[in-house]
Amino acid sequence: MISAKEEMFELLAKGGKDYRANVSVDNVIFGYHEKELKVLLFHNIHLSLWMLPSGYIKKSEDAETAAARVARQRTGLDSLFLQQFKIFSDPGRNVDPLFTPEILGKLAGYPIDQNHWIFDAVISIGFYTLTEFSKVNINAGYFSEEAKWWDLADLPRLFLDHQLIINEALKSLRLNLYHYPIGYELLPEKFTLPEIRILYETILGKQMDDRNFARKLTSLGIIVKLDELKQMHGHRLPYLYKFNKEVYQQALTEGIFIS
Amino acid sequence: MISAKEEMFELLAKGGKDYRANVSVDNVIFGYHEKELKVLLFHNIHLSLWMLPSGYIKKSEDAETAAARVARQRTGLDSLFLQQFKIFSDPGRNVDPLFTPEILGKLAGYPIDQNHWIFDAVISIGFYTLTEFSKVNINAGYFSEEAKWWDLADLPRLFLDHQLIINEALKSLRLNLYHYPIGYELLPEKFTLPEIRILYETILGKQMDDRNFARKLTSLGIIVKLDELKQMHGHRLPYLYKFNKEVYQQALTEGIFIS
DNA sequence: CAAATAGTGTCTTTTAGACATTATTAA
DNA sequence: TTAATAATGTCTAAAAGACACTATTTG
Repeated sequence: MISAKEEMFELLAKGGKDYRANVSVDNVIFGYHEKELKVLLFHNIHLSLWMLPSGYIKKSEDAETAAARVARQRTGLDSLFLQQFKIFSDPGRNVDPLFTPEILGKLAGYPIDQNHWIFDAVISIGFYTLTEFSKVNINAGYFSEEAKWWDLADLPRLFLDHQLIINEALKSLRLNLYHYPIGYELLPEKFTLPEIRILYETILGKQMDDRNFARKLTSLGIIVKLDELKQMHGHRLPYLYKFNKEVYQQALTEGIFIS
Repeated sequence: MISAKEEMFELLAKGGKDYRANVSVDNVIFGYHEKELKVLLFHNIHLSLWMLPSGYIKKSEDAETAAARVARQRTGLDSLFLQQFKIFSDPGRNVDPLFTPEILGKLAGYPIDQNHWIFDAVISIGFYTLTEFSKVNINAGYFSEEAKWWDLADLPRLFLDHQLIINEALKSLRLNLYHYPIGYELLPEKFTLPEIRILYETILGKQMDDRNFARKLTSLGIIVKLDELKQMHGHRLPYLYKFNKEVYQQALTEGIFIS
């Protein structure tokens, strides 16, 4: 595996040869941890902007592979389930007063011409994924020396149209939540009903009826009650549940309906 | 509006300058007419292959605009509702033994080098639409001197991965049928229950219960019964219905559920 | 009256949605 | 016993799904 720095150098120098011109991938990496939903952003010190982990697509790989490669380089995670949700092709989308040949040249260490293909109109293929905070080992890389999980309600000024991309990714995530099960990668193997309900509530940004919610998931067979209580303090102990992996997998393929 | 021939010439000559490299749009145009669902293909005489109406994307336009432009040039229709359904980015997807510099050179009228960007890995953005046969005025254009509506079950050998693209488009069309109303552009202003039911049955490739189907559409308010019979011969005359445009539009935006 | 096709209603089962009380634990 | 939080059940309304007979037209 080459480093992000090596890759960036290679890209700028001979991008037109090994990478697909005019196309990129943008990853929106959502992170869930203890009742909070955040998004992973990287700070580009040259541009003084926060941005999504993005990258170009090699001519020898498909878009999914490129998105996975970029995600792996930045987070160290190999197993992220990246979902392609939308493409962004507005002709003006890669114009930003802080994204200029001068700035990029400084960053690369040698002059970059304004006709460099990196300033061409670029179609971006948007991917999102959802993971557990604590699993992620942030690898900030060359462009950025800082990375941070940001609260969705409190984002900084972002590069290009990355704010729009995050908004659209969140819409897709929420929509998908109603049609596909979630939680396998986000919860411990054994979890309680309140834990999984709060996961849903956090992502959807709204409260759900605890009785109806439990009834839905158990009647679908996606979760199974264990004969075991979670040890806590100060109140009644909640039962532990686990996923029924077969039903869960089938629901991922065939879809479900949660209202 | 420039012709397809002029556009193609322009594309080959200076594509790298005005068009986005490594990206194209492929339109799957489904046509419905009297209980039949077909797809519109064009025959490329140079390549001796049938293909989808495809094109490149100008740097000054977005993907939707490019798809609409290509569709308009080939069909004369301005009002097609093109739906972006999937991208195709397999690195080997544009390799075809019948798509070579020699053949393309003949087609262009001057030599095309094998390093021409048109042979680069190309990501295709797939769009589909559904229209009425009889509304379409086929404009075969430069590459193709024949165009034809093909039965989905009986397609010829297709260019590149266009067969796969059609398969995926059909999947999306069918899935969408369960969540969005259809028929406004496909049926006459006044239509009968059997007509709209058969439209659904044709696209889905399966029979539906007539009573439950009628109940669903009327209870949603999408169609409204008129106090008028369709004049036919030899059997009981069916009532005419019309769409409730407000409800229909709202259902397009917010989605419905038809099982 | 026969052939063709359209129209229509009912019953059952499942699901959604609203809603409040009891149970358990630690301090 | 209090504070905190979890567990649980019932009723109603709506929707899905299965199913068969009657009505109208033409020849």
